[in-house]
Amino acid sequence: MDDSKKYEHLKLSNQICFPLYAASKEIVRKYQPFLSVLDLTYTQYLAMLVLWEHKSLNIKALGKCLFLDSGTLTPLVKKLEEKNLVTRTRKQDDERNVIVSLTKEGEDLKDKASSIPFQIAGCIPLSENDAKELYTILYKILNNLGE
Amino acid sequence: MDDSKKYEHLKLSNQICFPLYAASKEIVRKYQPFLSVLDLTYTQYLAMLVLWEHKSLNIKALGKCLFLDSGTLTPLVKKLEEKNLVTRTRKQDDERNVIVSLTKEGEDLKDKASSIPFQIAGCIPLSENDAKELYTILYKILNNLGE
DNA sequence: TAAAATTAGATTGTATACAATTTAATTGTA
DNA sequence: TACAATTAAATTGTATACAATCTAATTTTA
Repeated sequence: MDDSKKYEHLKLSNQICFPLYAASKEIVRKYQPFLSVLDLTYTQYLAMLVLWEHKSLNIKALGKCLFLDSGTLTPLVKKLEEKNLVTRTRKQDDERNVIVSLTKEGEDLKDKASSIPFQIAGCIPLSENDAKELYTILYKILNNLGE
Repeated sequence: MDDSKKYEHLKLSNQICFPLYAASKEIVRKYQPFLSVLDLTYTQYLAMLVLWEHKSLNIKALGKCLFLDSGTLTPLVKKLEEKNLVTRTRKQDDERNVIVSLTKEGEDLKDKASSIPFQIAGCIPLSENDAKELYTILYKILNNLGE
């Protein structure tokens, strides 16, 4: 194989993973001004999204929803606890489980957050069609990566 | 607006950014076993990709290629220097610039890396068509985010 | 040309991520 | 039922990311 062919695949412009990595990062960055109003980071916001849907679940289940492990979630949930948005309690019949539950304050934050998806949509240059296509492809990847 | 409508957009499954964030993370994780053979992290690998293409450039230009700033790149490039893959020198006629250049060892690593794109392709469940579509949409986003 | 503005990197501080290990609780099993 | 295996979190250590600030060099401009 001559050199130009051999190294063609190492060009940044031929990577599929790089624009995924970069776009993800740049979009997360777009959230910050809106999230700082709620005093949340992006990952904390994701955790709150899950809690607003499920009210209460253990670290393991939260991690499964978010593709994160306890190494990330333990300190993150402790921060949410410090902000009085959640409580952490051990499950009665299985003390290995830490149950994360919304406080009143955490539940109430949902209302203030409800405008964020609309605010963000206005900042991301993405047509309705492309968004749908992107969504479909990304979930295909996520669903099949586990195997 | 009734509650079910008001909060519909806060569901994790209705976020476009979340699968982007999660898929990016999961795919980067897939690289690690291959990259650890080269003693590189994913971000270090990206920096090396740029250097293999351009041989030599300053921190600013490297950051522009990778969507990263000096806060991330300064320590990263210092690590590459410790591994003797690059050198860091101030530009003669403008001492503000730090020029990052490949060493012989850094240049030689390109050969060992040349198989990585193929190895990764085998780990990511993504059809040729979807990959193309994904690539197009992501670069649309990246190119338009700056405005 | 001297001061102001700009620019490139470096630094500081905070918050992820995640592999690997540890701890404690629970479950399976010989 | 003891003991091994498993499980859920927590901990440790390393490496990003990035906002904000700082420093030094260069450019602009009054």
